[in-house]
Parts: sequence; structure tokens; C-alpha cells
Amino acid sequence: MSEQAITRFAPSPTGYLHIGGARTALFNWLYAKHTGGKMLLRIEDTDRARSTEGAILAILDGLRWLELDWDGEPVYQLTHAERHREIAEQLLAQGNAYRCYASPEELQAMRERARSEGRAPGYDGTWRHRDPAEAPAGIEPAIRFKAPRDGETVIDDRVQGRVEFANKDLDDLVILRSDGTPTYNLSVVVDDHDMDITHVIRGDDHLTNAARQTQIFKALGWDTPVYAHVPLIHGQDGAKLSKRHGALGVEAYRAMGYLPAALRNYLVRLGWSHGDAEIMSTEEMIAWFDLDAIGRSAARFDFAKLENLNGHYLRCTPDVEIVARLQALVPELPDGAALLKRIGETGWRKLEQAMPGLKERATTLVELLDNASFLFTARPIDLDEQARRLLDATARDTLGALLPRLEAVDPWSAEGLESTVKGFAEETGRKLGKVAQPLRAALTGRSISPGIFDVLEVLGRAESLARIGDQAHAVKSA
RNA sequence: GCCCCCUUCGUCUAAUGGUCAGGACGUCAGGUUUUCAACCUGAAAACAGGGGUUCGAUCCCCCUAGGGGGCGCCA
Repeated sequence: MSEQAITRFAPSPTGYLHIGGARTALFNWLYAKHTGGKMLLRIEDTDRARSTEGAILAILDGLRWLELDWDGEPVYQLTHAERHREIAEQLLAQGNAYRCYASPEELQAMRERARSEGRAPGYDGTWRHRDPAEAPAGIEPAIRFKAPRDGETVIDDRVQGRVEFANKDLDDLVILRSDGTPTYNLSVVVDDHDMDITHVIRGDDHLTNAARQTQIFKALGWDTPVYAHVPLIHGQDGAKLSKRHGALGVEAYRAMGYLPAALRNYLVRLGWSHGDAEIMSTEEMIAWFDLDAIGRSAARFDFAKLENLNGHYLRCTPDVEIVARLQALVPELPDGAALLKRIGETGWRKLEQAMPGLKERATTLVELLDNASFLFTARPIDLDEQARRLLDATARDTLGALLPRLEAVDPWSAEGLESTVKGFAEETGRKLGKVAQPLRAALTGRSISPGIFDVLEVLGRAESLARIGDQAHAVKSA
């Protein structure tokens, strides 16, 4: 077993907690637990213009929903700005940094020139040696780190392996803005050091930053943490994760009816594996998780697999817990308020009673709720005239005879309904399919293999169908 | 443009210098269930391309192609 690790999840509060961030948090959490260490939470809010209170809440909420707890209070990086500024001054005093008076226009021109000459568009080091006496008046300088120009910076990454960067490709980055505020790369180094972070697990979009941060660590005489840069998650088309492909906030996954346990299980298998293990408990994940087993190639997000896992977890979840989750979920749904009203006071009880049958058939909480809509349908049940017209005489008779019986089922448990419909089929000597087929075909305009749940679905939808019909002339069939 | 990373079934992935290249999701076909779902069984399905190294390469090296990331007084 490794030594106790102190990891950190360090999101910048400029948006929601997206799915890639959620996986990064999960990996940090798992590794901390695996080593018996801690995961700290640091909010990187040094970009004051883009950081918002709402984003902070969304991130904390998302982590809580995913049940990824952090140790101690969240650390707000902005509160350390003074310390960061002091370190910048120290680097300046040490000769590891210098004042730069270049204007934004000059920098822009510098980048364009470099690009046209086929060089990396970085800072050219103009003020590195230039006499500060030549500084233009009235300009507040930024402080740049004096990056080594020769040799190379190597990072031994637990995921990426040994990665070498030629120092000539790494320019002198700004560590303190002209307004006196620290920039990201300085803040991260100082905070990771001050917080005694032992392992930095983050997206591989930070790989180049790791090199720059390593240089700063060295200049300060501090040890670097262990790095583990995890490949990013791509969309289903292999391109960068877009909103259409799952780059949603975790709250969107909650709203779609996924369970946190299922999402965690899905996410942990994206880029990491433990032999053939697919479905694993949290305890197993913690026991098995290891940085070295993380793959180096990007993974595509696949909703189909997530759904499959969700269905599995749904079936394993106790009925009462599912009801509780639904109670929390419904208000967040688009038509939540109306639905809440429809469910009413007795609905939740019915729902719990019908749960054994419902959870077998649903893949998300939303789908489950949809399947259960027959439970909340007002009775007696109306049937749309259009549907009635489409039904042949036999089917109408069937429905007419069946509905009163269903009305009598109390409570409306799935089991009660099922046995009633089955009993009806037996008594009338008809095949169950014969009972449901015409109804289903007529009401949906499609011919699908009929089933008891099709019947139940029809009952649940009769109401809405009534609204759709042009000259809706709802007929009371009961 | 420059730097860095990646490439095994459609997708997530396993394993190995000699294997019938394994598992999972998805798909298809059966079975079970008087329907559906679940479940069970089976099938199709992959080492990006080209050079080396080697008795032998999916595995080691190089090149090409494709994909991704980075190149801010953003994080």
C-alpha cells in the first residue's frame, strides 16, 4: 500500500461541474481513500471576472450529489493572493523573475511575428535583460518568471510516463499581473506546496503547465508533487466533448434520472480498469484504484453503457430509496410542479407499492416515473374519440369490459393490475396479446408486440391522448 | 505554425515477444416469461498504414496518417 496521499480537486468556478471534472474529482477521491489519505477541495477563483458564486454552489452541489466528500473546508485560492504576491516578490528578489513593461499591443505584435516566423508564439524575453530605467513612464509592470532557457524540464508522470520539454519552448510567463494579482501557475505552485499536496491528479490539458510549474517549484527550492495527468473525455463522435455529447453539468445527469452510484461506476471505468471488473462497489473501487492503471488515450462518452449501468443500480436500490430520490427529483423536472400535483398525496404510496415491477423495467428514474404514469391518471378514465374510432368493435368491447375491473383495483399496484389483466384474458379465453394488440396499435398508430405494460401505458396515456385529438370528444368508457 | 500526448471489436477496455487477441456495453439470433422488461445461451465484430529489430511481432524502434491537448497580464 502506498503512503497516505494528499490530493486535491481544484476546479475554477466559471461554470458547472462538468463530467470531466467529476471524473477528475472521483479519481482524486479514490486515490486519497485508497492510500488512507485526504482529498482537499480548492476553488481556483483567481480570475475574479469569470468566477461566480453560482458556479461555486453548483460545483459543491455536484460533488455532494456524487457523494464525493472532501476533507476540511473548501479552500478559496483568492484568499491566498497576498501570500502569492509575496512569493512573486521573493522570486524577483532572488533574480528568478523580472518586471516586464510590454503593452498588450506589443505582446500581440510579438506573437504574430513569432508565428509568421514559425516559432512558438511566446514572450520573447524583451524585458529580461533590458534596463528598467528604460521603462516607459506611467506603466505598471507585470512580473515575469525567468524561465531557464537551456536544457529541458522533465516531468515523471504517473500516467503519461517521462515527458520532456525543451526549455527553449517554454517562455517567461507572467506570475504577477500589473494590477498586483497572482496568476494561475504561480498560485497553483504556492498552494500545492502550502497545502502539502503530494499528488496532483488532473486533466492532461495541464501537462504543459506541469512543466512550467516544475520550473517554479525548482526556483523556489521546493519539491514537486507527484503528477498524474489523465486523458480528457471526448464526445461520442471523438471530438471534444460538447454539450450535445455529454459535457453537461452533473446536475443534468441527476435531472436525467441517473443514480450517483451508477455515474461513479461508469466514470471510473472511463480510462481506468481493473482486469475484467465492470460493476464494482465503492469499497472495491477504493481497494483497486491505482494511478498506474490509468490509460493514456482519451475515452469517448457512451450514454448506452451509462444507461445499462443505471438500470443495474436501479434494480439493486431499495424501493424506499428510489421513492426518496424521485421526491427530490420531481421538482427539478421541466413539468415538475404539474407532475407533483398529479402524483398528489397518495401517489407516492402507490409508487412505492408498484416499485418492484417498475424498477425492473426502467433504466433511469425519469423513465421509471414515466412508466408509472398510469398510477396517477385521474379516474374514471377518458378515452379519446379518435382512438375510439380507430378501434375495431372487438377491441372496444375489450377495453369497455376491462376498464371497470382496473378501476376496482386498489391499491393500483403493478401487481394488482397485472393479475387483473391476466385474469381477464383467462376468463375471456383470449390471449393476452389479443387483448392488448388492437389497443396499442390504434392508440399509437404503430404495431408493436403488445404486453401488459403496453396496456398499462395506454391507460396512463389516455388522458394526454384526449388532449391531442382534433375534435376531442372524450368518451367515458367506464 | 511550434511543442506534447494518443491509436486493440461500433464504444469502454484486458492480455501477451509465440493466445482460437479476453471481458463489458451496444447489435443480431435463440431460450425463458401466455406480453414487456429483467435474466440465460449463442453469433458477428478489433491489434490504423508502412518500414525495421527478431527464429517469430498486436506487443520493441522509426516514419506516415488520423485524433487530442497546449502555446494569455484564463484557469
